[in-house]
Amino acid sequence: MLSGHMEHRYDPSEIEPRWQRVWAEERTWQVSNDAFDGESSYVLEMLPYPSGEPHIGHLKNYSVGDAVAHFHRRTGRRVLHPMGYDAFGLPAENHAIKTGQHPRESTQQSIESFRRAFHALGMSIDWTRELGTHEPSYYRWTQWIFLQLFHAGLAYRKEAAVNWCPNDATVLANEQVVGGRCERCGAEVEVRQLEQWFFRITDYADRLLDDLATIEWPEHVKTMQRNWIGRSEGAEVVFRCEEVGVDYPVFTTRPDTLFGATFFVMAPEHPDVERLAAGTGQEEEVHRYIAHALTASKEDRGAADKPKTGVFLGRHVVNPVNGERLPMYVADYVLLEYGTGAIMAVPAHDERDFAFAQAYDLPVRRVIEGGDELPYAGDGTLVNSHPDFDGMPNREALGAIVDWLDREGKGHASINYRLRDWLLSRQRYWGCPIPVVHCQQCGVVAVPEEQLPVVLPEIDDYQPKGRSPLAAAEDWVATRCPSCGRPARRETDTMDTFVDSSWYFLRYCDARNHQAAWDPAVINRWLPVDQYIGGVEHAILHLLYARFFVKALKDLGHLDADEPFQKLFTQGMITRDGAKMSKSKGNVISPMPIVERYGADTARAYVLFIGPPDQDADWSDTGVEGMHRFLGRLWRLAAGAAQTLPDEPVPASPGADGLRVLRKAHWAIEKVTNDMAGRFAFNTAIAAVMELINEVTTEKRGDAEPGAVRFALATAASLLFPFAPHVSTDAYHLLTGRRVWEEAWPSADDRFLESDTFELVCQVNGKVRDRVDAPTGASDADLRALAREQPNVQAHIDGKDVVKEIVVPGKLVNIVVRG
RNA sequence: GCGGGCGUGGCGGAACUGGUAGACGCGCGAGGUUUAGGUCCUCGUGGCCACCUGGCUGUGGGGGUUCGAGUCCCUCCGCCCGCACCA
Repeated sequence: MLSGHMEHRYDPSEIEPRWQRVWAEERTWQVSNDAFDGESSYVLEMLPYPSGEPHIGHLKNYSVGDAVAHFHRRTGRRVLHPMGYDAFGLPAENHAIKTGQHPRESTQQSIESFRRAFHALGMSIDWTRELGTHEPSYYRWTQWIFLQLFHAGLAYRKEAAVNWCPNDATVLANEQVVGGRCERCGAEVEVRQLEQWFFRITDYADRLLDDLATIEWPEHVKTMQRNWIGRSEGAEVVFRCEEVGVDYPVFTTRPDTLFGATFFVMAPEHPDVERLAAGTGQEEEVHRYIAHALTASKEDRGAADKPKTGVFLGRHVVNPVNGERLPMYVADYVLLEYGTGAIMAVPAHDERDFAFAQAYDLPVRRVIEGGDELPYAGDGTLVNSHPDFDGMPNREALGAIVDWLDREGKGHASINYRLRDWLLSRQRYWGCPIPVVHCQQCGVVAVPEEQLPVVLPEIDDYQPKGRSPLAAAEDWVATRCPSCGRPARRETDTMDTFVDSSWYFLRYCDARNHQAAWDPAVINRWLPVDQYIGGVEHAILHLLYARFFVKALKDLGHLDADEPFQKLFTQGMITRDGAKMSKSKGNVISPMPIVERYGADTARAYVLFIGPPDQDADWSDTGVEGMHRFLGRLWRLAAGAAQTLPDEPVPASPGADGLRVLRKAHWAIEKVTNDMAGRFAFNTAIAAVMELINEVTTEKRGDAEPGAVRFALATAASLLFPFAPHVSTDAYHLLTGRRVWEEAWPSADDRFLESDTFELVCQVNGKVRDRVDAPTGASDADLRALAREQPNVQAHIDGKDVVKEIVVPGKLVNIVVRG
């Protein structure tokens, strides 16, 4: 017997640090930026936001990434696999407000616990590229990128109605407002008119949309981005208010329904509304309505099923297609942000306009046939429109009407986007300073590049006051204009942290470059990221912003890539009893105690084994123990075999029954390789290694060849290495004296995958009645005859007419009988 | 409302182009090792019936295509996620 119970004990607390030391001392995972003949690969997990301790989602994210990195290395690629920290942001600042501890301190503590975790988990990271986005050596280049965009007109300042969180006392990007509330603190968001900094991401709307076709991302993520960009094709049509002599263009996707317009509606925020009502006798009522509409929260106003309200403005516009006078209304179902902030209302063919018309007793005119009742939004033939268009299918009429508008100068084809420019300024302390100066003479002046970084000053009071806490650092704020030299004041807003994380993957490529953000030759060697891995929660924000940055930087000549992330993998959440883990529920599982108790390998392999990594999975304490048992079994078998089995050559041919374990080993190689290369099926890959180990256990009781058993165990260790690197390394080393990470990924020998016989499934009328070993090369006729011979098959066809026989070579025979 | 995804044992989940449903693991049951517990090892484990070879049934419900359906088609039900008055 070669198993030992007591003599070989699996001790991860000894094995794991021992190999981690080797990897650290030999800088095993460090990778050079030099030109390289072979294939390179950039494997990247979303960098952690260092707030508190790592949680179970981090364990899963980085276990997936490390498995991919290892697999890429062992299949012959040079792999860039770096790590860093997204360290600026509100949680650290809020913590500072509460405790008085400097955000840098609490952030640093958290970074250290993340770094300790990555080391304890044995992640194969190139530590020479480590970065924190809060370090001046990093944000110097964040500021540099800002200036590149500023000089190119892609970063600009404007006064706008912006989202304001009263609790965090800062503005928010549209993307950070969820259901009318601040995504961080949950406070109801207000609308304020403020002068803010924006990135002109809308210039890139079409490319951000079109290039989705070139990247290999999950379809649902692409769909979310498409919806977010929200491209609509239609027309801009000019309605003139002759009473005041002003043209009001509207955007519509349905110019085919222009003849059905019966009124006109403007958003309450529209700057002209009060002016229009002035002198009409409606001004009082309009004023009250607007005041009410503007104080209502976004959420209250946003509900689609809310009853429609509005007020007559006392004015009219002329419908350009037929000269009709349409009454103008102000109503809060029209949004200022979308289109022109005004709409033509076609109640017969739009649900919202219909509801409004019903509420205010406005006329409804059908101009498209179809549907049982109004409103009807479908296709049909034009009626009640104009002799030139009546009788036309509406799709056709749509083009014809736009052409007509264009010729008459009353409108033109137009495209509208839901996407807004990215509001990047924040009135908070713990962020990257915006590198500009405000000068009375020269206006907004960029800080010269050689003066970067503009270092975040030290302050005592982090309390938000509606202006940036930086304004309190008077010595810092007071400066000289780089252009005219006169006294000037620094910009006191800081950047949204999403700016920091929109380019960190670029800095990794050349992280220690002090002369530039990166060397273009180096960055082009690595980009785009081959495999990006992270949570779906970043499907819109981070991923869209990063794509915008890369496209803009390409246009400015700083790099060649069109897209940052060629492949994206979004991992599912780990739940506890089906519920999301959260501190408030007290059901949080922390990865580090698991690592301390069972070892890093158990923790890593378990989160990959629990289910398909892109799906949510439920945590099970006993499941972890199962993984620990399996790794222990593997290690003990390897240690036992290394000690007691002679190191004989591996049998070179499949042989007979005694070599089933050898065939199983090659089967496992094939299975694991396919699971890794084709998709991220780590759960079934690990299951295949378990099957192989089970086969070794079974085989051991027979008279297996020692060489075959050793080979099977070494193969199991080799295949398991990406998921449980320490125990695999140790087992492989015990068996072979070699280092598994230096070994090429195994490849299956076809001769061992084939077999002389297979199990023939014998069906009668589609039901399995027997199974029998059949020779692999047997003819269809032979298989049919063999199936018919089986006693239980006979019992079911006896006395009946055989209608048909279906043979699936190598698989089954189905005999169809009647009677 | 629009868009995306999902539904398989007590549980997590397997099943490539239609071809042995339930791999692998957890849990559970029986046995062995052990002074005992734990560890470790062996066997069993969808349900119902027969319990010896076997039979029936079973992948959310109903219907269809097929020699054969978890897989394809229609229909209904349920759950999850994203967006939501976007003109």
